[in-house]
Amino acid sequence: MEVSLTELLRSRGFKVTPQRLAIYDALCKSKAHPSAEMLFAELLPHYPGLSLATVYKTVDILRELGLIQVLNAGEDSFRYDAMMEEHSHIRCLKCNRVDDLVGINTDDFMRDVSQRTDYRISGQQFYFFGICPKCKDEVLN
Amino acid sequence: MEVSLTELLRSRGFKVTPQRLAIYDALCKSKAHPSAEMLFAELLPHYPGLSLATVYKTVDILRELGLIQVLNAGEDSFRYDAMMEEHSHIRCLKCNRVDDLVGINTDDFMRDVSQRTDYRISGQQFYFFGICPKCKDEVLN
DNA sequence: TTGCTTGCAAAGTTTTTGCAGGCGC
DNA sequence: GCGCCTGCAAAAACTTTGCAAGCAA
Repeated sequence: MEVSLTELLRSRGFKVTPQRLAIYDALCKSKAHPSAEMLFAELLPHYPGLSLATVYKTVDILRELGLIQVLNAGEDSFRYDAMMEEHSHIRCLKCNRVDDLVGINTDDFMRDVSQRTDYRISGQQFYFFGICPKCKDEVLN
Repeated sequence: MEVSLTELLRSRGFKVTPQRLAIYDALCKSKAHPSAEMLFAELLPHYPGLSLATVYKTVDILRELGLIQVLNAGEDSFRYDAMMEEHSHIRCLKCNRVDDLVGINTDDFMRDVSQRTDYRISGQQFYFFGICPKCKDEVLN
């Protein structure tokens, strides 16, 4: 687990529950950028009786704590990502998988933007769209 | 109107209807990146009986024709943009307005990305978040 | 006339809310 | 034990679908 969720919850007055730990743990271990439904389906076998509402409530707290990013890569549902280092995302238009794009230098881009806008910028999200390697191969066959 | 929607519809086998022309016209004239609901509310006075379902069906056709972009700036609904030149978007986290960010050089960024991914990239969307000038001022007062 | 399009209503999907019982502390 | 949290169900918000009547061609 990336940070001590237990301590962070306590220090902010939230209670520490198995559901909250499990949901954050699942997000830290996953690279699939799961949606609420995907998280729910993954955890239900291990937490019978888990509720989708609890998943939604928990990811909202995790976002508030700054532990996860909330993504929308043009789908009709949100996805969640526990990697907080600056990185972009790319979605396959065929199979809808969402991958990370790390280590891309956005300094010039960011400098340019902050000079051209009167907004006080506090965040950004970059999405790319295309066909993933796997789907490219399938088209060829 | 940016392009001749009439001709484009006909050439693709779609019928030309007042609703389709009005919705595209509204999108071309707006800088607010309206959602379906916003488009509907704006057009209803001029087109009594207009249906929200028609708005959804029409923006889907416009997207298929390559005349508009479909945006999601982290809200729970989609927004539509008839400006097709490459540009980014920025949303105010206070009032939720969405503005354009034009003329930003993304060449280095794009080159970097295409070298680092095995995806065949076909599109991208860049979102920034912050506080707009108006909301900044209101905080000061 | 032909059949795509519209508007309405119903249904589908995703997310939020209300509340009684349960659990963290 | 107090009060927050969970799970369930209902509701809300957004979008899609089915269908009869209407209009474009």
